[in-house]
Amino acid sequence: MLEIAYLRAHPDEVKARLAKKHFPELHLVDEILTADEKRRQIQKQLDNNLAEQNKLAKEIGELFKQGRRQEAEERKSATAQLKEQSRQLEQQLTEVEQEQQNLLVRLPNLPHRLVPEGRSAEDNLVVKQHGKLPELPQGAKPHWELAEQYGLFSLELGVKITGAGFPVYMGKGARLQRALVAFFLDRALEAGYREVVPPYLVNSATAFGTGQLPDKEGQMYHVTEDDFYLIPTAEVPVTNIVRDDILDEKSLPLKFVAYSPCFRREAGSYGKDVRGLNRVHQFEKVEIVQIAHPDKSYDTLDEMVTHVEQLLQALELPYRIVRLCGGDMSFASALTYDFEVYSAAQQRWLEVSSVSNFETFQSNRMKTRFRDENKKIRLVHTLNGSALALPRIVAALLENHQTPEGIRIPAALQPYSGFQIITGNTP
RNA sequence: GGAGAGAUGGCAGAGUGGUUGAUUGCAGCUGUCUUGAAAACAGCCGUCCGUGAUGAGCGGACCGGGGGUUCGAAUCCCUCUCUCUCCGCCA
Repeated sequence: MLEIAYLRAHPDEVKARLAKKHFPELHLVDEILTADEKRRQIQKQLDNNLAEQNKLAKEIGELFKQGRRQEAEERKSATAQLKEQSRQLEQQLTEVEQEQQNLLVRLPNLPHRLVPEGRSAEDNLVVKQHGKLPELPQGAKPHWELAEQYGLFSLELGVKITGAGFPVYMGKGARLQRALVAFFLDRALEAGYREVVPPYLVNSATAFGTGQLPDKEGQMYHVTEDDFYLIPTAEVPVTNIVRDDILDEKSLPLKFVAYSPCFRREAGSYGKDVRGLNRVHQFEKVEIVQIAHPDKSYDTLDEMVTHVEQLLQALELPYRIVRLCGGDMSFASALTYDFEVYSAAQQRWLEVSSVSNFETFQSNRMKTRFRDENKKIRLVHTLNGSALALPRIVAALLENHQTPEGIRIPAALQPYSGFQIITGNTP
């Protein structure tokens, strides 16, 4: 949520920057400011009324104390009209506040100046490419065929148990999941992150805090009986750890890492692009989250990008880093770097991580602030990134490291997996 | 699931209708003292909104959330949420 004070002071700039994001409803900005103007006017009147009422109430108390009942009773009747007026003003205020809030939460975050112009994924800027694209032998298979050959996971079984998009991992496929999670967590711990095991169901206030609600509830599974949502990412519960907090400046940055399963309804497309593990409803992810000082959050973003890079290097996967253009960025983000791993057998880039700075967009919703050296209260910046999301990493790992003898496990991962190769004849 | 108790400022803990945004203690900040620190003493010490210059000051709101009674509510009533204790069930 954008800060109303900023909107008030820089309406044209806000519109220009929203346009870069290809936000189609620029008229909302003026509507918000109109509502804001109205709100302040009503607030002023109401405050004056209440002040008058307070004054009268005090006087009446005094008069009663002095035993001047007659005069007290006279004042009582004088408040009736004021009260009725205040009641109406209060109602108006609530309405206009609600209206302003409803409009305000529809505005996406403003893009950072580094964000490239552009409408779609094709306009994203590749800022770095690392590693040689592998040349696979003839007959190289996509991961879903490899999975079948080596018995690593089954989507059919998932359909039986739950439905489409709920893979069942087994044998070395399951152990590989566990190895990756442990590996990612350990690397994050080494980088100074504090490990968190969050709830996987969240309430609506939490989902609002990080920007999932309203509007994007379609992405989440909703447990209606209790009004809880299954988390689409650990970002949601972990970032909300600091909701409603005023933090000590010295405690920044707060660094959290959490493993969690993630649940996404994703009513997206079907077909070739979503085969195998490319898009599923339930998957594993290790997420890093930082609560940063606003003056330093872009250094933090770079640090997180480097962290993710090191993971991909350790897994010996060719990757590129892409800076998302205005039209391709998420609602809440100010600047996002996507990590894509090249999947040789599918001959395409797979998004395996997304690292973003949300600046004050989430903290303004969550009311997460800190007291700076001048005792002034300011909103923090929040950041997060996948480090990493498993399914596509597994896909890339299987495809890029396949050999005639089996699937080679990268050296860095072997202490966690307990095996060096996946072959057809081991459980 | 059943029964009871409770929710007050960073923490502890008063306050049951009238200058109470709220006694007090601890923590924190500033000053005096000290070579420095501690101790002692004095002062300050919530958030949000409105209005000012993002200052001071002034006005308003907030004692878990929402609603009600009243000239006036932290204090009374209703309701929701949460916490604790006991019982039941249970990984």
